[in-house]
Amino acid sequence: MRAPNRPSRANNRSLELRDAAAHLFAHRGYDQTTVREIAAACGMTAGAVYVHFGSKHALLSAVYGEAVTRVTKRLAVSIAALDCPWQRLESAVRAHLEAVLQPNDYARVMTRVLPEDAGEARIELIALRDRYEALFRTLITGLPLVPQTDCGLVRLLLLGAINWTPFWYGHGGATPPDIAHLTVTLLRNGLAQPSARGL
Amino acid sequence: MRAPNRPSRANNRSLELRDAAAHLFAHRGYDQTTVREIAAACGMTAGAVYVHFGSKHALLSAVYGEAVTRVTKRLAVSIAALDCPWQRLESAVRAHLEAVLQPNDYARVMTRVLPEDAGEARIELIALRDRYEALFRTLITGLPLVPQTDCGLVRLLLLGAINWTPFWYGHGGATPPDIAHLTVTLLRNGLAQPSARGL
DNA sequence: ACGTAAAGTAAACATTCGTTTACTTAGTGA
DNA sequence: TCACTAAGTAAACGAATGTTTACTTTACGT
Repeated sequence: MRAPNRPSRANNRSLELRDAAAHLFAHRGYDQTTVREIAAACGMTAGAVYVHFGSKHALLSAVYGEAVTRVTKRLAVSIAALDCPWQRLESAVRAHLEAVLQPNDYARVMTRVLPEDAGEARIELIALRDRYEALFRTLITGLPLVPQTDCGLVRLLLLGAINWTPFWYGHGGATPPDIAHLTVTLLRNGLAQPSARGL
Repeated sequence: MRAPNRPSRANNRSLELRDAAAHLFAHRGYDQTTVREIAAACGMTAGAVYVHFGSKHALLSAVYGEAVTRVTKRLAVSIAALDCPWQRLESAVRAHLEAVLQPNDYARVMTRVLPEDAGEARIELIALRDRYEALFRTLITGLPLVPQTDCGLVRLLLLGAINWTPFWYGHGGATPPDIAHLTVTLLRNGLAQPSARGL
C-alpha cells in the first residue's frame, strides 16, 4: 500500500506544466498561448497535458490561484513588522510592485490576463482577486484620512495605478521602491507646492 | 465624371463596419471577436469586410486611430476655457473618464485592447497612444509641484489609475466627476488628516 | 443603352486550436 | 511474476478562424 501523503510516483510534472503555463500566459496572454506550446515547454505532447489538467481553463485557474497565494504571502510578510499605517501601505505597495514588475510569471498573470478569459472558471478567479484586494482595503481603512473620504474609491485608484505599471515599467528609470514611495507620498501629502495649496 | 471629393456611390459602409468593430472589440476584446461577427452586425457576410479593409488588423488600426482622434478632441475642448492648471487637469481627467466609462465603444478600445494584439499595426497604435498621453505630459508639467518631482512617473501613475477604471466602474456609486475630483485632490493635497501629515 | 467598377454573396481553403481516442511504456504493490 | 494504474505518445476529430476566389448585382458616367 502507498503512503497517503507521499505518492510513490513522485514525478509531479503538474507543477512543471503549471510553471510553463504561467510563463507563457504572462508573456503572451491567454488566448495567444496554445496548449501545444505549454506541453512543448515541458518536452511533452499536447495530449499529456490533459492527464494533469482537465482543460486549458483549469490550467489558467491553477496559475491564477497560485499567483494570488504567492503575492498574498509576500505582502503579509512585508508588512508584518510595521506599525505606522503609512509605512505599512508603502511596504505593501512595494511588495506588490516587486511581484508584478520583476520577471515573475505568476504575479504578472494577475495583471495581464482578464478573468473574463477564463470561461467557466471566471467566478473563481474573480473571487481570488477580490480576496487579495481586500488586504488593501484593511490597509487603507487603517489610514488617518480626512473625514468622509471614499476609501473604496481610493483603493481602486491605487490598485489601478500599480496594476498598470507593467505596461510602461522600464521606460523610465524608476524602481519599485521609487514608485512605491512616490505613490504613498502622493496619497498622503499630495504634490502641490505648500504655498500653492488649495483650500 | 465624378466630383473628386464626393464619391458617387456614397454608401460608405466602411464607417458602419468600423463602428461595429469598435463595439465588438470594446465588449469582447480583439481575439474573441470574429470577422464574421463584425460583418453580421452590418448585415453583411465576412467576405465583404475585405472590400473595405485589407485585414482584421487594419480594422483594429482604424478603430484605434479614430478612438485617439475622438478622445483627443474631447479633451482639448474640455480644457480650452480654463486657466488654473489644477482645474485644467481635473477637467482633462473628467473628459477622459467620461470617454472611457460611458458606453463609448471607441474610447474603451484604447484601454481594453493591447497594441500588442494588433500584429504589424502594433507600432502605429503605440504611436497614436503616445501622442494622446503627451497631452497629459503638458498638463502635468504645467502644475506647480514640489521641486524635483518626477513628472513622468506622476503621469504614468495617473494614467494607470484612470485607465484601470473600466475594470471596476459601476461597482461603487462614483461618477466620472466624483472620480476626477478625488483623483486631482489627491494629487494636489493628499488625503492625510492635516494634523497627521508627515514632514 | 452600354460598359465599367465598386459592393456584396456563397462557398471553399488552409490553418489552427482545444480536446479525444487508441495504444504504449514503465513503475508499484501484492 | 502478474495485474494494475498513472504517464505519455501519435494521430485524428470537429469546430472555428482569417482570408481568398469566382460569381452576381447594382448604380453611375458617357
